[in-house]
Amino acid sequence: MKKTKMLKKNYEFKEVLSRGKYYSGEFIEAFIKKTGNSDYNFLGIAISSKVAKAVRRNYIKRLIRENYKIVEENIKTGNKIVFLWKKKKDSKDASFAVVREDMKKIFDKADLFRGN
RNA sequence: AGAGUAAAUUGAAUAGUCGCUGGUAAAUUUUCGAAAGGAAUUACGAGAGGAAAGUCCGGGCUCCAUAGAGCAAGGAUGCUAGAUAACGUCUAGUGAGGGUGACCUUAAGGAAAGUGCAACAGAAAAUAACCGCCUCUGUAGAUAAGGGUUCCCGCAAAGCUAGCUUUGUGGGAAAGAGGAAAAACAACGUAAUUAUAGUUUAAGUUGAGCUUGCUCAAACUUAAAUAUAAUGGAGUUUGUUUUGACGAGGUAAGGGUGAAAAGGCGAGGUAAGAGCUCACCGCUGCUAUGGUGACAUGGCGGGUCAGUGUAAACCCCAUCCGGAGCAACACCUAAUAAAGAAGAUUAAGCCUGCUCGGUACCUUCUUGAAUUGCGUGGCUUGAGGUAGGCAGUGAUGUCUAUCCUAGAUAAAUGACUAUUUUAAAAGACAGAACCCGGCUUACAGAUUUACUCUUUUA
RNA sequence: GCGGGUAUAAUUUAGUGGUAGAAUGUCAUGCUUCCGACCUGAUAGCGAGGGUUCGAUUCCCUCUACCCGCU
Repeated sequence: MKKTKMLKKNYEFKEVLSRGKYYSGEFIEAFIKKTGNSDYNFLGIAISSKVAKAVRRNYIKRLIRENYKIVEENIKTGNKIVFLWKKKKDSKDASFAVVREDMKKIFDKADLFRGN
């Protein structure tokens, strides 16, 4: 099993957020951009400092990353994905189950599930 | 038992499965990359806090020259002694304030170096003197206003004769008045009321006489007039006494204000007063004793005791401070382009302003290009932790033994399951980012130690 | 992470130790057949908590929110 690739540079984030397609769940939003044929997906997570303080923000990041790992093998490759937390939603509602359902919805809409 | 005060500790535990970060060891692999370098596999053991937060102080470290000297400017601190690498921190004390108490709070130098400010109110807000209080001299006599009387007009109430009266009240006019018209006392004393006395007049009752409808008498009744007394008390009448507008001084007792009023309070004293004098208290100078010192206690003296508050107003005094910050800085690697202007000597520029001092062969300015990297170091052995001994009231220091305990860079601790503790189960505040010492702020619950007050029982 | 700045009415802003002013807005009244414009009046404020001071929007400290710069 391979390590997940992360987006790191600021210009990479800007590319995805400005040119990618927008999908949204109840609590999570996602921008997805196709980059042609490669064997990897790039993941990025961004949560603004207005949502919550540092502990809560880290907790949300972990939830998203953990869920992504579970789903990762069933997803088509060659995409850059950036997840955002909706600003209006209270950060205290975040939990593992909520994030899992939202992520399913988003990938269904984007037709990224492999095979099925 | 209840109510508190201070200090300290803790900030769920255990097991399993999957996953993350870096460390050590071993070899192997790599078509990851231009390179520097990185990645993957296996095993072992490690992996967020008391505040990691705020970034409010101080220090290490790095660069600016090695961070220098003096002056100016700016900033910080401000009772004493000590601790410390240093501090605006801490400890032990002193003074002041609060609490019944355990205990708590305290930016606490200088207002007599100078400048400024103190709204409103108040006589006056800082070289106090407006009213008041007191003394003295002279006695010249202005204006205005007011009270009372009379008249006129308006309003209100009461009465009845229903348009007049009375009472109260407001306004206006007239006459007349002083040197003190003011106050006190005495005299005089109008109107009105009451009482008494006799007289006069009128009417009535009774009796007598006779002329029978007139006269007389006494007493009485009523009414009117008069006199006396009392009440009343207009008055610009009379007399006596007191006070004294203005002027010249004395004084700071008292004066509604204000946050603050010129030491407090009592007695003496005085024309009135006053630290004017005295006792006590406060303030202050000198001095003795105790203490390292802040200061405390005592003694002797000081009455222009000379001055309100404000310095977290300017300021003065004392002490301290060069600047920037790990996105500092160093190294490796890729790519690359220069052009124009100025300066040439003990000299531009730089070292924050000035002077000194230092630095040198290229430097400075303008325009333009470029500024790459899942790069490396800095990076965690340190003013370190734990336990014990010794010194010290304590902060702390020192000695011995022992331990190595995160080092990321879109950034690591999560997900699921079971059990335990618990009334209830993770649900408080909260995520290291170069490292330390503090301060400040946030915080569910639990525990321990010492002490205080109240009540009850023995 | 480091450094710097701001906060006054619903909005834009003055002010500075003595109790906060203007414009726009909102509401009411007048004018008009009605609306607008205009006239008159009202309305609502110093980010929060402590301290210094007789008195703080202003001076000092702490906190909160917002904004800007530096790979």
